[in-house]
Amino acid sequence: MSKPKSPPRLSEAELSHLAARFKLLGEAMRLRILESVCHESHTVSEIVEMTGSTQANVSKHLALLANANILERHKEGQFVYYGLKDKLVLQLCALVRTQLQ
Amino acid sequence: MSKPKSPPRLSEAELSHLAARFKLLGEAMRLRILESVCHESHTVSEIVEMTGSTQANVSKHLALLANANILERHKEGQFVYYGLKDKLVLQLCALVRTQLQ
DNA sequence: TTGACATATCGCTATATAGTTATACATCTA
DNA sequence: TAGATGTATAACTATATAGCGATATGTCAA
Repeated sequence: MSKPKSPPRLSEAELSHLAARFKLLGEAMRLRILESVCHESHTVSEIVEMTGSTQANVSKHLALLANANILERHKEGQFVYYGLKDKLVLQLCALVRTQLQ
Repeated sequence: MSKPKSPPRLSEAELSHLAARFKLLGEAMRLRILESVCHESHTVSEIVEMTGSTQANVSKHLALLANANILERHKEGQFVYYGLKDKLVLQLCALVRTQLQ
């Protein structure tokens, strides 16, 4: 009759996926990277400059975020642009921020 | 005139807090614990049984979640009950789950 | 071609922490 | 009291990964 307010029970796999997702957001540098591309796509070197990290480090984080389909990646000549693909993360961040006052 | 749609810029401290929050949700066992208390408070031993982990491990995770004000803790005799304090985490999980299909 | 620049990857170190076992601490009951 | 039960903590191991320097790969321009 009434549909249950909360999902029945999370499977092992669902829990892992969920955790993996949150874990990706659980690094300040990755949040900084997300922030830097939240309005428009940028090249790796632009993101390096915006975040103040090293090229190798940024590149690694970008790969992680892109593999998780949070960022989209497209190449233009010798440049690679990364942009926000999963807009949901913005909502997540906003939600948590209000929580943190 | 128009208020900016997104916050100006996250400070170092805000980023760290945000990341710390997400990091707490980035462990399958902690999500499992949260799931076990999302409807009603339970004692540590109940949670141990529900999650299938060890008492020491559960106790440690409970402490982390309680320190972060995600769980509330109250003692009744020799029992300690943990319950969901920050209901927002349910919304977060729900949001991410829909995202994961 | 060569050199300059952009990006990705490799090998490494340092650090954080999940999980374990054993033990300490707290609270009840007999 | 003493013993049983519930919870927390300490010490430890194993593992994951952030960040680094060096290098490989890819793409342009001269």
